[in-house]
Amino acid sequence: MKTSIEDVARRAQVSISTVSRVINRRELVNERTRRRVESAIAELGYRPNMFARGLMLQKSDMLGLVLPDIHGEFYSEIIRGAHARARETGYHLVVSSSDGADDTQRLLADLTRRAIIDGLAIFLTERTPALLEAIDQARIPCAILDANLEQQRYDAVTIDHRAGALALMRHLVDDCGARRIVFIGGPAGNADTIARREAYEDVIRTELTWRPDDVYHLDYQYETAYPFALERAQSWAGPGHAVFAANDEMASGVVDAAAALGLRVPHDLAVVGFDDIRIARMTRPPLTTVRVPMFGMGAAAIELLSQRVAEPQRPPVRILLTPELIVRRSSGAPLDAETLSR
Amino acid sequence: MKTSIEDVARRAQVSISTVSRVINRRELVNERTRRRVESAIAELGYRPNMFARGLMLQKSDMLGLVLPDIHGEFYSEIIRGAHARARETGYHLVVSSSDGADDTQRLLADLTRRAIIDGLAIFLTERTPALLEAIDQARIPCAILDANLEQQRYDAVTIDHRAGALALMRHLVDDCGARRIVFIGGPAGNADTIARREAYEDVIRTELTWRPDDVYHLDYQYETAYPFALERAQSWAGPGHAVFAANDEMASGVVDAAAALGLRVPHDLAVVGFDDIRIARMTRPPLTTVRVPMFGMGAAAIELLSQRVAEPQRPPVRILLTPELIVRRSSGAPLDAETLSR
DNA sequence: CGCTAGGTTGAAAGCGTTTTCAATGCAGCA
DNA sequence: TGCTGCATTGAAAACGCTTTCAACCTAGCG
Repeated sequence: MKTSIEDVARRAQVSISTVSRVINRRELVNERTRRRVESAIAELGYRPNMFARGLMLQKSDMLGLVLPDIHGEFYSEIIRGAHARARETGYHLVVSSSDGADDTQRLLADLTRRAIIDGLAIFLTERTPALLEAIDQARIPCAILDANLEQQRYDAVTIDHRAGALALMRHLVDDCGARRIVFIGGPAGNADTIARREAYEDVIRTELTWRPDDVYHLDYQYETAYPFALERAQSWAGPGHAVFAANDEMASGVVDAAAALGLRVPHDLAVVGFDDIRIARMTRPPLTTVRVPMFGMGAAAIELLSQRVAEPQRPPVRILLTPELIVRRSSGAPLDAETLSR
Repeated sequence: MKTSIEDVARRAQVSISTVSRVINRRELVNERTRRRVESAIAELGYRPNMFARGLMLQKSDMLGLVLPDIHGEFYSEIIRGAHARARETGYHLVVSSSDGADDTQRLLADLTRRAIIDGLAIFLTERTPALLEAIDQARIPCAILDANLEQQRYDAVTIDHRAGALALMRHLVDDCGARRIVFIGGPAGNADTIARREAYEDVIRTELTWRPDDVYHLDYQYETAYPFALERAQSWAGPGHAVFAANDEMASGVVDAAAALGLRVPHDLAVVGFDDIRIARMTRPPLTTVRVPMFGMGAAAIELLSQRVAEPQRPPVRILLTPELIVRRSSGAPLDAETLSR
C-alpha cells in the first residue's frame, strides 16, 4: 500500500504541515522534530506523490524536446546537449520525434495536452501555418530551434549556416588557393543547402569564375554521391580545384570515388564537407569540414526554456550559434601540429 | 487565467461530473448535453489539468529510459525504437543518460522520486550491488536492457551477441572459404567483445588452426585501428585470410589501411565488422557485418514496460533478440542480386 | 509582572480531477 | 394507475500535497 504524507505525520506525531515543511523548507522546523520526521520517512520508505505536489505547484520539472527525426548523429547530439543542460538545471527531458509536418502538429498537440511538461523546445524544419498555429496553441513556454522565424514571439536558437559556409569558402580560396570549386548540395529546396550555396555563390561570383554547371543537387546520401562522383570526379580534378559538399556524407562519397579513380586528395582534388560528423575523421585523408554545434544548440534551447519558466514575462531571446571551421587534410591547407592531432 | 473543469461546467450549465464524462466516457452522456459541453470546452480552450488527473488515476502515461550514454548511433537507435513503440502505445518517453555507475544510481533515484513516470527501462552496462539496490528501491515497474541478470526478478531484453558472432564466423568459413581469421576486439574485459571472441575461438579451435597471435584487443576506435592495421595488414593478407573486427569502426579502419597498402578487399584480405552502423555501407567495399537490433531492443523494452503497467502481477518476461548477418562485399562471398542492393 | 517578538506548530483551505452513489425523469408494461 | 428499469445527471468524497493563518510557547525586556 502506498504511504502518504499522512502516514508519516501520524508516525512522527506531527501534523502533515510539519512533514511537508521538513521536505521542502527544512529550516522552518525545529531540529528535534525534524529528525523525528526524517526517521519516520525513512522507516516508511515514504516518497511524496509528485502528482499532488505538481497540482499545488503547477510544475513538473520536465521539459519537452521535439525533433523532426531522431535518426543520425545530428539529432542525437541535440538530445545530448539538451539532456546535459536539463540535468544541470534540475529538469528531466521528454524526447519526442515526429514524422513530417502533419505529424509534428499532432505531436505538439498531444505533448501540450497530455504530457506533464513545463516547457517545450521544438526543432522546426518546415514552417507551415498550421504548425505555427499549433505552437500558439501550446499553453506552455516554447523555444524554437533552427528556424529563422520572422516573428520574434518565441525564444529561439539558430545556427548561422551562412557564416560557416563562408568560413569554409574563405579557407578554400585563401588558405588552399582554390581556383575552381564544385558545389554539391542536398535537395535544392533544403534550407541549409540554400544558405550554404548562397555563401558559395557570393564568393565564386566576386572572386572566381561563376560556372553554373559546377553546382549540383543530390540528396545528402553517401550512396548517391559516390557513383555520382565516380562519373565526374575526373573532370573536376586539376590544380587548385576543389569540391564543396554540403554535408560530410556526400563529401565522403566524393573522397572515396576520387580514390577509386586514382586521384589524390587533396593534391588532385580538394574536398570539404559540412557538419563534422564522426565519419569526417574516417575518410582518407580526413575531411576538412565545419562543425555545427548541435550539442550547444540543444543545451541553449533548454537554457532558454528554463530561464523562461523562471521568468515568464521577459522578452523573447534569440541565440545565434556560429559553426566552427575544422581544418583537416582533405582541403590541402598547410597544417600546424595542433590541428594535425584532430 | 487558467480555465478549469468548473468553468466549463458553468458555461455548459452542467455539473463537473458531466464535463468529466464528456472527456473520458462520452458514451455515458446524452448527445445534446455532450455537444453543449464540447462547445463550451472549445470556446474556453479548456484543457484538463494533468496533475489533477494523474492524482486520481496515478498514471502519467510517461515511461523513462536510462542509458549509460547517448553518444553514437547505438544509443540513438535505442531511443528511436523506444520512442516509436512508446508512441504506438500512447506513452511519452523521458530520456536520460548517466555517466558511470555511480551516476546511474543517482539518476535512478532522482528519476524514481522526482519524475512522474509509470515505468523505467534501464540499460545496464555494469552491475554493481549498489545499482541493483537502486533498482529495487524504485517503486515503479522496471525493465532491464542488455544485462544478463541471473535473477529473474525483472522484465529484460537481451541481445544474443554470441549467436551473431557465430553466424558471422560460419559465414566466413562456410561461404567465403576463410582458412585464417584474425580477431580484433575492443577492450579485453568488455562484455560484448568477450562474447564475440568466444564464438571466434570456438570455431577456430574446432575447425581451423588456433593462433594466439591472431587475437588483438584495441579500443573500438577507427583512429586506433587504422594505424594498427597499416603496420600489420600486409602480414595478415593471403588467400582465404580474413579479419573479424569486433565493431564496424575498427573494421572500417582495417579496410582503409588495407587499401592504403594496395591490398584488395576482399580478394587479398576479407574484412568483417559488427553492429551495422551507418559507416558499414560507406567503406569500399561495403562491410559484411552483423546488425545488432538496437531499435528492436528499445522497442521491446517499452513493450514489456507497457504490458507490465497493464498487468503488474504477471511473471517477469525475458526477450532474447538475435542479431542478423548482413552480407556485403567486404567478406568475398558470392552475392545474389537482392543482397547487392544493400 | 505584563508585554512583545520570534520560533514552532497545526487546522484548514485549496489545487482540479475522477468516480461512486443516489436522485430524477421517463418509457414501457402489467 | 402503479411499477420497473434504464438513461442521464449531480453532489460529494476522495486523491496527496503546499501554504496561509492563527495559535501557542518561550525568552527577553522594561
